[in-house]
Amino acid sequence: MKNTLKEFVCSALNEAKNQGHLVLDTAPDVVIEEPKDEKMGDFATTVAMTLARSEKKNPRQIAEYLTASLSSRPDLVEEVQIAGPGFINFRLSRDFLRGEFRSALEQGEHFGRCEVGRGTKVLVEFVSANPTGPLHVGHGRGAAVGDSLARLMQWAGYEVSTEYYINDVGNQMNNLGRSTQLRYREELGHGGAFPEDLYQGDYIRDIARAIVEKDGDRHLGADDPDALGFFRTVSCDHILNGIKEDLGRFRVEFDQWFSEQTLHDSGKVEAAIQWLRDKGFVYDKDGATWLKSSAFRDEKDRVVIKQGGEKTYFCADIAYHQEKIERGFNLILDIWGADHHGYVPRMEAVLEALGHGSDGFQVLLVQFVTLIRGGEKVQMSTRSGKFITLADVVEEVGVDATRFFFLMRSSDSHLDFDLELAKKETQENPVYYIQYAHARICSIFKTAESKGIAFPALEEVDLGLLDQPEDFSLMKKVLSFPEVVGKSAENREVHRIPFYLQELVAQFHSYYSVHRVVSEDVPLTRARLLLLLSVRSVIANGLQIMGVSAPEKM
RNA sequence: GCGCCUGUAGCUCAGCCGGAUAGAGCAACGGACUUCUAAUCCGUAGGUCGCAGGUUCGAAUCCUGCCAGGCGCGCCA
Repeated sequence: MKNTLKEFVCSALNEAKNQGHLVLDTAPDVVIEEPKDEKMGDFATTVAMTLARSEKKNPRQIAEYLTASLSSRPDLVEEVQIAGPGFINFRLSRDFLRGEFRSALEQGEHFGRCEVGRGTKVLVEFVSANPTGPLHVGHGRGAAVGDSLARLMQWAGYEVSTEYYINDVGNQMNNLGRSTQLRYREELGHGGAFPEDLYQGDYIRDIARAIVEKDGDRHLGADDPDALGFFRTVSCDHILNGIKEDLGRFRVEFDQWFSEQTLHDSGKVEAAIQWLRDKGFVYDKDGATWLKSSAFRDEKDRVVIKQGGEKTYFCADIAYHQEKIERGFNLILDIWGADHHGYVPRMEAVLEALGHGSDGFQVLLVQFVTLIRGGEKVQMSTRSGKFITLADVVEEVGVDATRFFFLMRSSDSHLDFDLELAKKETQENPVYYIQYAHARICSIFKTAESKGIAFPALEEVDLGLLDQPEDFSLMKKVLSFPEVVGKSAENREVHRIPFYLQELVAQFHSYYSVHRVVSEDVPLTRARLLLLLSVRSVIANGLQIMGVSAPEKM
């Protein structure tokens, strides 16, 4: 709809140019927006003001040049007005609006999908928490954002894959194995000192207990060189299964789980470094091997192989991202906790060195979550093993509210998560406001059915009966959904979806209080049922993008 | 010390590739249920857009400098 209008404005600009009113040496970017107040019109363009400088003319004067041709299509634009400093306001023809609405209905379930991502194959990597303990709340936000962004981008036409990178290599894994081993020995009465730098959480004891139950004291041989490997593997698997379970319950599924270990096993880590060495991006110094990341705006070079030959985490990450490129993704999208932002420049350097520069790689940082209970921040410390897990929160407030709360703020805004608010089933809680609208519409449909008004097919409905201001407002709001999807996806801003839904639903609730849908007037009832059908399906689709359920009854 | 994010109504936040009287939700206050779900609706009140400069016809938005909070600055992951 906006595009139609945009083309219309462009043609008016051309006409003004042909008539010698405008110079237009560069094609202007025509912005179509919605006026603050609906009374001013359905849409507006700022193009006259944008052009003022280059044309060296008064914006209102420029607008004057355009209005004549903008008035030439009453079937499209019913009324054109110049307002304020040089806005051109449009009132669309009611029939045109209804026509757009009709074609939206024809798209049925697909309405809202768009093509802005067409041809882009994207890999969204998110969560990727180390398998050394259960997911905490911060991971939860990353999970919700990543999963919903993936869904959103699919809606916007991107070809999306999702992936969880498992850091199952390195010192932390040894520490994990050792932690379990010590707890295992404790269980069997061979307790000793438990070093502070090992994992303190109770979940380690659970794993140890499980091993005792299954294998008894078979792994007690302390000098057994295989023992640590055993404890490492079992712990990792156990924790990873827990993570998968937690995510599954949180409605987050990954297309692939990618193990760091496999990169080492297949020689891809070696190969990646060799490749970069051949290109001159890797060199040896002080007995270590370095990536020349400073050549790409990183503040200094980074070690990839330490003195002594051990590879850094970064080293494997290089190979991992080369792997991603080889799999043919033209957009590599990593979602990281904000605490990793210092890591961004070196990773950008890697991708650039690998020839997959700025357009092909993007990191989305997700800021921290602060839990609030009783108006107070909930203190957490990983050290003491005292922290609130994602599973705890989901258990306490439910998946819908948890996901909604994680998604309703911009990712680069710190999030205050009020546990008590999220649990409340009152108007203070924004989740229910949206879900309630969905349920309400379902209920209206049931009423219609019970009164013998069969759900109408599009062909047998006269949309011309939708002629009230509220009808048009609602139609316009519904019609803007595909654009919201496209913009949110392009900007990787999932939070626009709940904001949009909130606005849509507010209009619906308001409509509900003004217009009775199911009435004696059957043709009108049918038209309104179709209007609500579109609203309901947009709500359902929006919630589906968020991974929040759309209940039929509340 | 350097870098990134944030600072907008009592609270939580949108708006930030410059544009119309700065918006929403909640909280506060006043109204609306014999009606398709009142988990709703209608209305009122509430703001030096952190501070100070600059660019511009026009700045919450762009630039510079401060201030405050958060997070980073490893041959950790």
